[in-house]
Amino acid sequence: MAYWLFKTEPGCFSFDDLHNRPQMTEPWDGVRNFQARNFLRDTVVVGDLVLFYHSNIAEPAVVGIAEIVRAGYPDSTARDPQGEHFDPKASAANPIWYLVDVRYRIPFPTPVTLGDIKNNPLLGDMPLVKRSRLSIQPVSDLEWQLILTMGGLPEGIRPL
DNA sequence: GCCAACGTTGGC
DNA sequence: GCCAACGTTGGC
Repeated sequence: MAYWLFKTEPGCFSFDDLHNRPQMTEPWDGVRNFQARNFLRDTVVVGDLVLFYHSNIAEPAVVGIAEIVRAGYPDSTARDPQGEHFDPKASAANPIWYLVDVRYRIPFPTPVTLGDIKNNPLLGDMPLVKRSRLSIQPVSDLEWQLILTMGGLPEGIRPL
C-alpha cells in the first residue's frame, strides 16, 4: 500500500465536494501531465491512501484523506470534443490520459498548510516543497506519518 | 494580479 | 534533436 498527494483547486473540486458525493466516490479526471499520468496509469492501486491538497488559494493546505477505489483506466474526457479536457490525439486504441476513482475518508482536524510543511526539515524532499507543479505525487511512509500527526490524526488510517 | 518555474510545442 | 516561444501552474 502506497501513499500519494493529489492537488486540486477547491474552486474547481474540493474535499467537501467529494464528501457530498452520493456514492462518496469521484473520478479524478482531467490530469494532463505525463509524469502524473504515469503514476495514475502504472502505479496507483486500489487501497492506496491520498493526502487531499487544496492549491491556488490564500492558504494552500492538506485538508483530508481519500482512498483509491479504482486503479488507472482511460480518461474519456480526453475524447469529448466539447469538453475542456479534450485531446485530439487521444483514441480508443491509444487513450493517452488516465484517471483513478477516489473515495472520501476523513478530514484533518487541523489542516496542514504548505507553510507548516515547509517549516519541517523532514518534509523538505517532498515534490510539493521543491516547487514542482506535479499534481500527483508519491508520499513516503515517514512523510505520511508526520503530516497525519501534524494535522491531528492518528497514524493508523487503513484502507476500508 | 504578478511572475517564476517549468512542461509542451514546433520551426529549423 | 535543439531550443526559443508559449502556455499553465500555483505561491505570494
